Amino acid sequence: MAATIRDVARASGVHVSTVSRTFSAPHLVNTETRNRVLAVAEDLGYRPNRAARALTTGRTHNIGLIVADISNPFFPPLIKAAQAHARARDYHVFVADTDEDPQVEEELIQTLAKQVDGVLLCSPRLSNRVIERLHADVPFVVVNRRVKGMPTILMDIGQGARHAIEHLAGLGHRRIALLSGPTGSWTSGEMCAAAAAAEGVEVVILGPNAPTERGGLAAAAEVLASGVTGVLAYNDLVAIGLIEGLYERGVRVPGEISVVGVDDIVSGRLNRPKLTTVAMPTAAAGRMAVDLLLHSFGDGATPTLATLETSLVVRESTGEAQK
Amino acid sequence: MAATIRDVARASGVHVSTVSRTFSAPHLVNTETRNRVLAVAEDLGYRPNRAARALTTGRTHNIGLIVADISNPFFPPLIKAAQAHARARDYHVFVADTDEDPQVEEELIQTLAKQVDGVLLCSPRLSNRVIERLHADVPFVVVNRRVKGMPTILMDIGQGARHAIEHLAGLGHRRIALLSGPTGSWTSGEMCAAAAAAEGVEVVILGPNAPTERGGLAAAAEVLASGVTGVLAYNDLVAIGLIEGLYERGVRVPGEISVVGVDDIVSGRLNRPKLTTVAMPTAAAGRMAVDLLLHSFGDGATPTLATLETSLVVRESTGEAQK
DNA sequence: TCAGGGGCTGCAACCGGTTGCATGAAACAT
DNA sequence: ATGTTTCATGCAACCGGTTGCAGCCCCTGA
Repeated sequence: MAATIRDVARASGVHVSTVSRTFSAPHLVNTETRNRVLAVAEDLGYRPNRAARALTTGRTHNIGLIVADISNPFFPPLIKAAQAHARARDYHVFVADTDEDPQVEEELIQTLAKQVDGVLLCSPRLSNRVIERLHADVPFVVVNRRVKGMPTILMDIGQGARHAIEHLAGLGHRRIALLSGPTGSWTSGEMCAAAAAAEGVEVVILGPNAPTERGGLAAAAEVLASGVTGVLAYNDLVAIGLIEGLYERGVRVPGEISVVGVDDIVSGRLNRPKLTTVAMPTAAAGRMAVDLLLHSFGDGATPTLATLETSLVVRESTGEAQK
Repeated sequence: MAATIRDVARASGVHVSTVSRTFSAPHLVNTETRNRVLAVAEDLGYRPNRAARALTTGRTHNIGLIVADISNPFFPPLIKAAQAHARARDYHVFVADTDEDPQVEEELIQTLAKQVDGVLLCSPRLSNRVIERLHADVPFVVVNRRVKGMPTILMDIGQGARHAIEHLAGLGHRRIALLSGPTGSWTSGEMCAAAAAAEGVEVVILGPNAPTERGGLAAAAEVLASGVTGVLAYNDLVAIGLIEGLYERGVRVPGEISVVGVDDIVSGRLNRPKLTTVAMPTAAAGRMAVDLLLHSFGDGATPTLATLETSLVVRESTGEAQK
């Protein structure tokens, strides 16, 4: 059907190896010959078959990107940044969604393993043990999880959580709830650790909660029952859902309860009240993840750990604690 | 590095072809032999290389899914539905984002062409001419665009737009604005056509607008200047941005201006006022797109056209026209 | 006893490229 | 004129699988 390298060779009167070199090592072929081959190739609509090339070179020039849930607005900026960055380096990024299911995640990695040069694992739900085992099949860069001996990008959510709690404490809140996330989430663990270490305020941990608006909505009753005046939610979606749940129960935010989210997604800026949140450097993380992965192809270099800073963005969903 | 079919053959004392058949045509190999081979394969951690297999069979069992903008919440439900549906049929879906750039879109299709069995083109920005040309390289299913001779899935946005306009007219609005979308968008074209055909109300078309909150925000001034009392926005993001823009200018929704969106994204249900919108059957479209594509592999059957119904969901962003 | 047939396996070519090595011609130095 | 490089190209093996064909063994029926 489509033209192959042999068709081009035949039509331009040279050997296939010359055609091959015309595309993968142009400096090795005579300018005149090269132009002729290129013209014929253009004419026949020939494009090198990347899959076939990968078979011999062992390089697909593809990168896999695995996320827990594409519909969480946290991920798209990371995905887009990674794609743009990779494209500029002649790599392509394929995205797959695990639906928060570790089983699916593992299967996806297996499938991807032979079709990409490396995988970006974003907020994985798998256990470290399984991740280490799968690492034999394909290089990883792990985002938002700490796995021994693997290139890793962390967003410093511990620091972010501390800032958020201090912010609430500064507004006079003495009893705060932390809405934790999914069980397998490293981020959630870090937040809980930060909460446990907080001084001067009492933090109750509620959860685990689904990392979605629905999860936040469902947590509203529990939050009210716990008698807190401030809440730090696992992420912005949970925060937005919670605010809606409180609103339905006639509780005003930030009047009666203050809410802080995490991620700084776009719709947090457009909801009312505008969400106070811990901004995550998602785009930077996406770019850096690609860099780390490509770099790891170069040599058997030491795995790297990059920690990116987070920052608190104060908007309208937090205010003075009620007396 | 990883075990190949030859390693397994050597270790189990059979020819590679027997190993191959053990995996791709088990009924052709003796039960005893098969079990031995399977045991050895398990032992060596062998997994068939899908890329290599694709080289001879011409089937990768992969599907490409191309969208204009992953961060538009319209797409994730479609993507997730397509992925789940495909997985159940032993296919995998790889997603790529074009950043609303036709150039990137074309390049992406070219790259994908040899690595997947077919491509789901969702809301493409390319011209029909280019799409038809690319069709020679790889089978398509097109979603939300009409391309002659290609399997197509349409969501009946024309009908949806008519319902939305009738809804506004029924509330007493006599002058309505349509915020159109990107130039290449078929959906936008259909909406404009429906608007032009509307009777009993006057519809002014404003745009093109970026299909984002930012686009809606930017359109607020123009909407006010146009003197309308009702607006149909290209999608929910635009509607939400517009409402925010109007709010900043002290204009109440739906008090002074009514707004209808399109898509029925989750955050439209959580913003206040809750958005009146035209719901799109995205998940169904994703599943059906996969079905159509897989079906088209079976034979050179006639291309199909499926039109899915839309429905108006009335919430709080629309109300009686002001006298 | 022998022909015929089914079940299982091996052989080897092939998919579409890449690449180390050999070859030949031209260019250069001596 | 001869020896040495350099440049361009061809040859053939290889990547990891699949598959049509042929051969072998064993069973069956006449």
